[in-house]
Amino acid sequence: MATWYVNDLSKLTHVSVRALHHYDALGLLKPSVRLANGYRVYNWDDVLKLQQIVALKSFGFKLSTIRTMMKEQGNLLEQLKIQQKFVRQQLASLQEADQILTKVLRNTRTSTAVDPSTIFNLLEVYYMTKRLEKSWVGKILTPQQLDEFVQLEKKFTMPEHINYGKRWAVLIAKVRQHLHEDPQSAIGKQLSTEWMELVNEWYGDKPALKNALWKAFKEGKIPTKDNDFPIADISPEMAKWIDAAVTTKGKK
Amino acid sequence: MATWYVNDLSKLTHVSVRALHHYDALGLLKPSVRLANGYRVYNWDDVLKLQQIVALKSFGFKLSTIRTMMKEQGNLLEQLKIQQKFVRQQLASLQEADQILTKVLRNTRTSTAVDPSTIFNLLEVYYMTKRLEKSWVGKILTPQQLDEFVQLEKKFTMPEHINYGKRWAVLIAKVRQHLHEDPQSAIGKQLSTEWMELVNEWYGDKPALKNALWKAFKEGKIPTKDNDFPIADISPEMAKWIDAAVTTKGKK
DNA sequence: GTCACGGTCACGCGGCGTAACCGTCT
DNA sequence: GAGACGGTTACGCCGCGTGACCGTGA
Repeated sequence: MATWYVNDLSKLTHVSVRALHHYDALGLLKPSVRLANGYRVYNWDDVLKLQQIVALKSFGFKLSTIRTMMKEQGNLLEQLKIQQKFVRQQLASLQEADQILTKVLRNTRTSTAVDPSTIFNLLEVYYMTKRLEKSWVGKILTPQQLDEFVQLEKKFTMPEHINYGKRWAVLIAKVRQHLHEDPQSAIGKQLSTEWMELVNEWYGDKPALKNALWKAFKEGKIPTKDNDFPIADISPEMAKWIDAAVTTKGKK
Repeated sequence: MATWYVNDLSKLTHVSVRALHHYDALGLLKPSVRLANGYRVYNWDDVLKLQQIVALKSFGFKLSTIRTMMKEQGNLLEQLKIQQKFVRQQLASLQEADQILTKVLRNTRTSTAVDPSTIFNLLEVYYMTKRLEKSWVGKILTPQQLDEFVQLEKKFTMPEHINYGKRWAVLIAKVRQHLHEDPQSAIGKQLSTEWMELVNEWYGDKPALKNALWKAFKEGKIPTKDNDFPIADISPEMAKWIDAAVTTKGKK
């Protein structure tokens, strides 16, 4: 009958002695025999169990999960499916990281300048773009428009962002109070003028971007209340009201 | 001048207050101002730094690394390259895990049996195969042969493995002592007979596998001293000696 | 006696989450 | 005086690595 002490088992399986102690303490793999002097003695059933543990570990299962998996041999397949989801999520984010790193390294290889701030800039631009791609912004804009969008975001400083957001909040509140009135009224004309000024302040030289966003607002494709984007607090009704006020005044 | 308290900054950037405290303690991101009452005040330079931190974090950099990267703006590109290597290694192992999970799930979906031991078995077989693919075994055998090899490994129990390994060690030691003698001598015949018996005990019904491994031995493509594989302690000289002893005796 | 191997604490790391407890008041 | 917000400890989690210190003798 073949048996192993910790050291032997460790060499046989490439699992450290410390890890074996750990698994014992966790109740994950208890040696089937304990000598009077405390020595752990593993038989080959234990070896088989250990190999299963190692395999499961390689899929990223936590030790506690592995333990329950091996005790209650229950819904194993479910567990595997769940784990696969996890694995694929990790895969996805790692792939994104890899892509961004690749882009940055490519761009900096061609240019001779190794300016640190340039590198940081690239990192951030790509990072922001990735994040936006996955939000509603990415679903509304084409890739080129998304690029323009990111560049706009980076063009203004933080305080300018804050300030701009506040002014929008104020104007939106005002408009909301007059939603029941005629868009063509005096107040309608005035508010829509203010509105257009605010819009053009950022998007004036990007008409394609402006139109795409505006269209999305009217179609309600932009989630109301996105804290990252105060402008998003515009309901489709509001957008249409403004549209009505602007359109008849002249050109859009 | 726009400034933020922790809570504001946390909402703005989606970085938890606790994390900001942590970064402060690490010296990674210290608020540029501290009020008399201890309040942390961040200005927008701090916000920019934080965004860089978040971006770098998403690439898997450790906080300590990020700190040195941002202080000494030194060999940034080097760091990025190193990090990309890391990322790609992780990617590779995750992809393997995903592949194995996929195979297991596919195989268990077709069969109606949801027997846990079957699942564990599949997991182990695929896991072993992956490991062997990357070792010298995988470089020597074709995929089909590798499959045969794994099946053989699993066909025998642990004690049988051990026993077999010991018998090989004994025989190899004996052969080594007679290497200077004529392969065609009596001792040569006897040892080569024992040798073939041992070989056929495992590989008797897998001639292709047997030949592939034997060829590799003679060409020295198998690293001497692989503790996982006692047989591997056979030098090319030894293999050729045995070959000479066997060949002239009759058929190979 | 020494060496090699066995054992049991117990701290360390990484990046925070999560109380607990206390002072401030943007 | 109460509530929202600020602060500072400090322990917990995960999977062990790495000693330190001590007993055994497969």
